[in-house]
Parts: sequence; C-alpha cells; structure tokens
Amino acid sequence: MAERPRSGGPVKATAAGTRQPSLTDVAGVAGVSHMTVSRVINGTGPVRPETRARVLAAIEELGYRPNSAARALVTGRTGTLGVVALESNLYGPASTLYGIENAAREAGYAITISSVSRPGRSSIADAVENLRRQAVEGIIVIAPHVTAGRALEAAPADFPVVAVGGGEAAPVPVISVDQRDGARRATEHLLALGHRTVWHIAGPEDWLEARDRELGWRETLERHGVGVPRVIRGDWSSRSGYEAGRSLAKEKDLDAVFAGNDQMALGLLRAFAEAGISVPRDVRVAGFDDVPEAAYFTPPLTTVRQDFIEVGRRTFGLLAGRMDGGDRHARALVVPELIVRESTGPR
Amino acid sequence: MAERPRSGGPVKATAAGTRQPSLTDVAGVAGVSHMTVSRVINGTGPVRPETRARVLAAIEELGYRPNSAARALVTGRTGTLGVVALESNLYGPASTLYGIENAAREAGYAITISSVSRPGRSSIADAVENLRRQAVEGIIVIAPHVTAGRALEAAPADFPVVAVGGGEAAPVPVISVDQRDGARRATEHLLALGHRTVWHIAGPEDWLEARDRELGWRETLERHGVGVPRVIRGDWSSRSGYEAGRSLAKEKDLDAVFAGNDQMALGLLRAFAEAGISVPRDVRVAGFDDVPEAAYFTPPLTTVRQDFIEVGRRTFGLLAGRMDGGDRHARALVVPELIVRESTGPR
DNA sequence: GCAGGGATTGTTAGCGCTAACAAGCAATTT
DNA sequence: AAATTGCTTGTTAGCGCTAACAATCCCTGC
Repeated sequence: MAERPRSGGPVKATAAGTRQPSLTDVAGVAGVSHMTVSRVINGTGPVRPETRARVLAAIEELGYRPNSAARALVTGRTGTLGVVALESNLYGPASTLYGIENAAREAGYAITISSVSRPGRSSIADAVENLRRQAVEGIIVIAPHVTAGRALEAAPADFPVVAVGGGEAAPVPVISVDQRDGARRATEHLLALGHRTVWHIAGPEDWLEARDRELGWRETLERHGVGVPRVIRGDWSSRSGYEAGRSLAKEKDLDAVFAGNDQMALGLLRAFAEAGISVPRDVRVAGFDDVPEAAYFTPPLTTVRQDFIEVGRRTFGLLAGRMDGGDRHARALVVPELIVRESTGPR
Repeated sequence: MAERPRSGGPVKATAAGTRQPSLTDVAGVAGVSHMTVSRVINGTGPVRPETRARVLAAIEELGYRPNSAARALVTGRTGTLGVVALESNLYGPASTLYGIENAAREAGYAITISSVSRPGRSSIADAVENLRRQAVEGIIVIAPHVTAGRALEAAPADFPVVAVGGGEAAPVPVISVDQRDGARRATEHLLALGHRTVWHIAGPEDWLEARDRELGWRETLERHGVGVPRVIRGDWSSRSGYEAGRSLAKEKDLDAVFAGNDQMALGLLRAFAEAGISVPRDVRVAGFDDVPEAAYFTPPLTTVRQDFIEVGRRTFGLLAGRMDGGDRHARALVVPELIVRESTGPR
C-alpha cells in the first residue's frame, strides 16, 4: 500500500516563487539516488519494482516534470523539428503542415514553425537560421517556390533539411505531388470529352507547382497535336481567376478551361456566370487541389486531388532518413487523383 | 585590419562528426575568456571595441551558434510558446495561428504547435501537457469548443495559458471575436431589407462560436418581435450547408437565411441553385467569416468579417501580460464587420 | 563456505552557458 | 604619491540531467 502521497493528492509544488522540482528532489522524497529516478523515467537500466513504485509515487507527489533543456544539453538532442511555412491559407501548405505535425508527433518529435510572409531567398534563409538557433534537429521547408529552391541550394550539407514540393535542383531531399501528372490527367479528361483544345489559367510564374501544372498541360496538348492557346496567368486567388474569366469570356472558340487551382476556378465560374456562359453546357472547367468546398461550387468542380496527409507523412519519413545520414538526393512523388464532377459533366 | 579570418571565409567547422563550437572555442580563437564572448553575444557588460571585433571575427570564423539548451538551463527561459491548434483547415483557426506566430516572432519568441485532431477534454489536456514537457513559457489554446473551455477549467494557476475564442467561464484570459455582435449585424441587415424573419443554419452545438452566433441571431429576432424559425444545424462543412439548403428549399415562406459560416453558405447556395431558387431574387443569404473566396461565390456572399491578424496580436499580448503576472480573468473582444455583397443585394 | 556473476543502486564528471563576484588597469582625485 | 573611481576582463560555481564507471547485494555452484 502506501503509494498515495500523504496529503491525498498531487502537491502544488509549483506555487509562485518556488522552483520546479528536480531529479534530486524526487530522489530525496523516494529515498534513492537521482540516477535511479533517471532510470525509472527513461527506462534505462534495471530497477526493482518496489523502488520503481516509490519513485513513481514521489514523481506524482511533487508533480515532477523533466527539464528538457538539461536533457537536451547533455544528450545533444532536442526532439524538435522546424518547419518553414509560407504564411498563407492556401489549402495545400496548411494541410501539409498538419500531416507533418501528425507524423512527427507519433515519432516523438515536437514541431516549431517559422512562417515567412513572402517567399524569398533571404527570408527563407532567415527562417532557417532562426530555427537552427532554436536547436531543431532537422528542418522542413514548405515553400513551393522557385526562390525557395534557390535558397535551398545553399543548404548546409551537414544539417538535415528537406523540401516539400519545390527545389527540384536543390541538394536536399524533395517530396512533391506529381503536378505534371495531375495536369496531364485533367487535360486528357477535357480532351477526351471532344474539345478542340484546353485553355489554362496558370498560377504565378515563380511557383514551381504552377510551372509543373502548366508543363503537364502543354505537353498533353502537344502530344495530342492540338493547338496550345496563350497562357493566362493568375496568382492563385479567386480574384485573379475572376479576371481571367472576364478576359476568356470574350474568346470566340472557348470550350474547355483547366484552372491552376480551385480558387481560381471559382473566380472563373463566377465570371462565366456573370457573362451568361453556362458551365458545363457552354464551357467545361477543371481545377486543381480538391479543396473541401469544390464539391459545392456552382457547378461542382472537377479537380485534381492531392493527398496532403500522405505528403506530410512522406516528408517526415524523408527527413527522418536524412537525419539518420540518408541521401541528400532522395526524392518522393505522391500521385494525385482526378475527381470528376459536374463542371465537366454531360451537357 | 586583420578582422577577416585567415582562410578568407567562414570555416566549415561543422563537418560531420565534429562537435559544434562552444563559447570556449570562440574564446580560444579570439584570445579572450569565454565570459567576454558571452558579453559580446548578449550585449551585457562593457567590452572594448577592438575586443568585440576580435570576438565577432572568431564567431564568424568558427560559425558559432549559441547552444539554446545550455542557455535555457541556466536562465530558466526557453523563449518558446506553445499553441494548441485544432487540426483543421477552417479559415479562422489557421489565420489566427499566423497572427500569433507573427506577433510572437516580433517579440523574440518561437512557436511550437501541438495539434489536436478532435477537440476533447483529454486530448486538449494531453496537448497542453505535451507542450509543457517541451518547456514552453506559455500556452495559447485555439479551440473554440465547449470541451476546450471545460479542459481549461483545470488550467493550472501557476502557468500562463490563454484561450482564443472560447472558454468564457474558464479561469484563463480569453480573446474572442464578438460573435453575437456579428450575428446581430447580419440579422439586422437582413431584417432591414424587409424580410418577415431570418432562418439560421447554426454550427455544431459544441462550438462556442456556433452558440454565440445563434444567440445573436435569436436575440435580434426577438428584439424585433418577429417569429424565430426552428434552427437548422450543420457542422461548418459545405456538405452540411448543402443538406440544410435542400431541406430549406421545401419551406413555404422562406426569404432570408443567415448561415453560421461561409462554407455552409456555399453549400446552401449550391442547394438553392439546384432547386431553382435564385439568390438574392427569391431568397437572401448571409454568411460569417469572409473567407477570401466569399467574394466569388455565386452570387458573391454578404458575410461578417473577422480580423484574425488582430486576434492573433491581441492573443499574444494577453499571454505576454499573463506571463508577466497579469490577471487570469482578462478578456479581449475584437469587433467584426459586415461586408455586404450581392447575396443580399437588390432584387 | 567462498568465489563468481548478474541484478540493482550509487558516485562522479561534465554538457555549454550565465550570474556573481574578483581582479587588473588606466585615469582621476586627494 | 597614494587612494579612489570606473571601465574592462577574468574566475568560479552551478543550472538539471545522463554517461560511464564503481560499489553493493544476493544467489548460484563447487
């Protein structure tokens, strides 16, 4: 018996002004040496069951919590990973962040984030430096941007950094969704419906994903030997999609549009509605991302789904491998999926 | 001169296998004591300019980076704050996170996140405990959920925790957007257009924001002495808004609907479009949140805008105050704004 | 009955840093 | 000239923890 502390519950040992209890305090209460307490906590070395019980009771009584700084100092491990995230509510990056956090937590790592308001070589380098000062054990850069890729070219060889969806040429492992394949699927789908050609609203030129989607679209058109319309460029926002739609509405032989993401597709649908163009009757439209709302656009949007949870998981996996001395040139591709809805449905 | 290191650039002192340089290493190179180096780095105590220059050169030469664990161990400060975030892409929580991160970074704090897949008393308590093991100096809980509020009732008095948008009764500072006021504005707006009454699609019953919006709506109707229709409940998703719309489409005297958020409003618009109900001609619709896409819905959505950046800033401010020994019962309210668009426009 | 060996516990050192105090040195003051 | 002052630098201790080694205990086998 007697494992319950005398006062009938955990003692508020942390009242203002009192310092947190240490291993030695616990050892004193349990009547053992501080090393034995350490062994109980970390499961290193053998401890007699009765001793363990006494120690556990003392820990509870004092409300002891290991001091992570002291542990990190002696082990050289902080159990923390850094994530550089672009400060935006874009569906993809935000979802990826959660995927990473989940995988990391399961593996016992905490995640420290450093956000970047606009991608740029120096801002990303700053964020990385910022995280290194926090003594993270590895860094994940979510910045699918050409400048991010360039920033990563300078990534130190002796510190594990991985990138999500960018930096093809960078000397760091990269995880990405196969944007070209996704764009190909969407474009093929539209061509298969019998359209002469497919227009494209591209994302910002300095986003790798935008480039790859455009490339996949262009390749597909060329492979089918159909004309490639001029590219209309947006900035991922619904507003830019709307403007693209206003401009496209004037085109004579318009009958299919592949938008670089769902937000732009939404703006496009809006502009078409205002111009009296019916989707899918007059024009068919596809997007990219499959944001949760896409199924409820007017009309519901055909789009390309990316599994960001999987991306997060693979990202963590690659970083873990890299921290373990793995290859700097590892690559992982996640394959997207075409989701067909009314916006490319029968007329 | 001679401030440039001999080899003409920072030395790769961090080659694999070599340990990171320490204060003592820098001191050795600069020919001073480690304390002088510490003084240069922290700006504590006076240092002669020439000495400072020598030290700085040595730091650069070695690529020295202070060991945060050692510093935290001796100062008792980690410079890290924890955020408990609900794992969702809901616009509000995600935006708030960035607002907090920004304010914290400006003040020299790093942010560690611990996400919670579904809100619940124990999961939130786990996340908090998880963060405390990381030795964060304070915690922000973004979980506008009744269970979050309940979890916070057990928040320790001796550790700074603040909540965003929830836990009215909890003994922690709370920052929220004035949901009731926002709902009142939307409802007043719809009533002012001459409608007999306003229907409401509420969010999940266990979300405080949903409760407050419903309350604001109900109060307004009662104050105007108009009938209060039965509440239709959704789960914030477009899907649930769509289902609510299908059910509402059968109502006889339907002419105005206030949706609990923009996603549900989107689903509602979709259902109405399918049912041949025109917005705003047949029915007027308002939402809540002003997600970036709301201006491009069909039709563009009247909604209530919340300034999440401001929420993040205020949240950090309240936490900083609390860490400084401030009141546990502080409250901050951010006032929302009605954005009028076509969905409640002229017929 | 005593050496040998595994299980269990303890002792010591040191991770890298900052706080506190001590010491050196030049320019002043008495 | 000696003492005082203020600036600058150095010395020491210790934060809380784990690694490495040392010591003890109890049981087994001969």
